Amino acid sequence: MGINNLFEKVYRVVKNIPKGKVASYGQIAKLARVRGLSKRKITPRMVGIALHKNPDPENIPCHRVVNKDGRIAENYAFGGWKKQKKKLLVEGVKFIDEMHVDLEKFFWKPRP
DNA sequence: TGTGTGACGATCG
DNA sequence: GCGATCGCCACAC
Repeated sequence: MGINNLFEKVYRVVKNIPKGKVASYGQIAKLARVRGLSKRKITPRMVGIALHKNPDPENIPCHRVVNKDGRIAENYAFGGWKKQKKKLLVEGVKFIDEMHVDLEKFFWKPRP
């Protein structure tokens, strides 16, 4: 675990996503930016990369992160998109089609 | 050391 | 409306 690692900030935010909710890459990027107060910018792209290299899937629920349209990740690093979908379904997250979660109902709205 | 390549997203022509 | 392009940074080569 690094100290100044941008990835760490991402992981910290992702850990806060409650069970049964999903967040977007862009949303995580913003939250990590505020929390980090870093001069470096965390972009949604960075978030995706960070989660792809998730060192601790047990404690970092990266399956709860989808893109802005609610689409799950084709290249989900721990078994592919079907695995990600399964994990979400088990938590009660509903899908509107094969690869899109119902953002209307399950999008995480963090408290201010 | 330089270059290419990413679980993305906003913008531009 | 869609593809190209860019921003951003870590990492493999």
